[in-house]
Amino acid sequence: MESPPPERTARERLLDAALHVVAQSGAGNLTLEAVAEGAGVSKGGLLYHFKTKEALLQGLLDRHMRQLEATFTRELQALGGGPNAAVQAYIKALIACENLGLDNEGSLSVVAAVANDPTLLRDLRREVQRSYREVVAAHPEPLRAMRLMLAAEGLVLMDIFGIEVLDPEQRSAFHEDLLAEAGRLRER
Amino acid sequence: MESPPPERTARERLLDAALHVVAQSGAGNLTLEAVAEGAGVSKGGLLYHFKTKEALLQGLLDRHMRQLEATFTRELQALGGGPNAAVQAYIKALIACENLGLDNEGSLSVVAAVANDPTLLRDLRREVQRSYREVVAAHPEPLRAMRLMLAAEGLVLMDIFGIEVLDPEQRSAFHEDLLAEAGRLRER
DNA sequence: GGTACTGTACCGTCCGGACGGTATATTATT
DNA sequence: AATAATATACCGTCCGGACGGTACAGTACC
Repeated sequence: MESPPPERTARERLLDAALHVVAQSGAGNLTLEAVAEGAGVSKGGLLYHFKTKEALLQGLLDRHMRQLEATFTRELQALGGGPNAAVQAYIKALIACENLGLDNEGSLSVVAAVANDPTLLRDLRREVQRSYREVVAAHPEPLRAMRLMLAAEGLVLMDIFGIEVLDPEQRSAFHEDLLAEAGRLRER
Repeated sequence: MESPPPERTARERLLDAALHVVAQSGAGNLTLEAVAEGAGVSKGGLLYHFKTKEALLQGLLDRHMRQLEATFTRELQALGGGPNAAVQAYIKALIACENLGLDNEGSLSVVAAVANDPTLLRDLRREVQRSYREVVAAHPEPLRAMRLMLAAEGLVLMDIFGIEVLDPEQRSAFHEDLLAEAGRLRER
C-alpha cells in the first residue's frame, strides 16, 4: 500500500539536509533551523527525530560508518578475500562513499562532527583503527598497503576541503591505478 | 631588556591560542573570548589585532600557507632540485608543518576555516592546486608521485581527526619509507 | 603627546532546545 | 463494530544564554 523504495524517511532526509548545509555554509554554521528547512520539516519535527543537535551529528556518523562497513564487506566478498582484496575493498569503500551524494556525503559527516564536538569521533576512531590494523597488519607488505589506502583517504579528504588536485578523468584514472597497484602487492 | 627570540608577539600567541581552542573544543566552538583568554589577552586586545573573527581565521590560513611554502622551498633547495626532490620536499613540508606544535598546528587551520566559512579557503585551494600541478605534472611518473604525496596528506588529515592509525615509531618509519620511495622514482 | 596596546561594559542577534498542541494511525476493549 | 487509549509524527512559539562586534576609558612606553 506504499512504494517502499521511493519514499525516503524523514529521518533520512534530515541527515541529507544536514550534510547539504555543512557543504554549503560550513560545519560551524550547522543550525537546526537550516537543517529542518532543508528537509522540508519544522524545527519541532526535527527535534522529534533527533532529541538534540548532538544526536543529529551522531546519526550522521552512524550512517557513515554503516555505509563504509557495508561497502567494505560487500566488496571484499565480491573479490573473494585475501590480503590484497582487503586493501582493494577498503579503497573501493572509500571511493564509493565519496560518490554517494552530490556533495561528498560520507566524510562530510566527520567534518561536521569534529567541528561541533570532537569527542563524538570516539567510535569512529576505534572502528577505523581496527580496520587499518586488520587490513594492514595482516598484509605481507604493510607499508605499501598502507600507502595505497592513505592515498585514497587523502584524496577524499582533500575533496572535502574543496581542493581538487585532479579533474574528473584524472581522478578515475588515479582510482584505477590505486586498485591495480593494490592487486600487484606481494600476497605472501 | 627583552630576549628577542623567546618573546613571541601577541599576534602569534593569539593564533596559537586559536588553534589550541580548535583542537580542544572543535572548530565550531571557536569563540573570540576563548582565544583571548588562551593567549592571556582580553577580548579587546584580540580585536585590536584582528578586527573580526574572519580576519583571525584568515590570519591562521596565511600563516599556515607561509610555513608550508617556506619549508617546501627550503627543503627543495637543500635537496638540490629535480623532480624527485620536489616530491620529497613536499612530503617533508607536510610532515614538518604537522609537528610544529603540540596539537598538529598546521592543518588545523584549514579545519577551522572550513568550519566557519568555507569561502576562506579560496586562496589556499589555488595555492595547493598550483603546487600539485608543479610537482606532479612535471614528473615523469605523475601517478606514483601523487600517490606518495597524497599518502602523506592522508596521514596528516587523519591526525587532525584524531585517528591515529600508526603509533609514533611506525609513523616515522612510514615517513622514511615515503621519502625513500620518492627518491626511487624514475627521474626521466 | 602620540602610538601601541589593554580592559570593561554593553548591545543586538541568533541559536539550541523546551513545550504544548494537533492530526493521523494503530491497538485494545467491550 | 464502536469506542477508548495510546503511539507516532509533526508544528509553532517562546526563552535564556552565548557570541560577535562596538565603544570607550584607560595605561605604558617612546
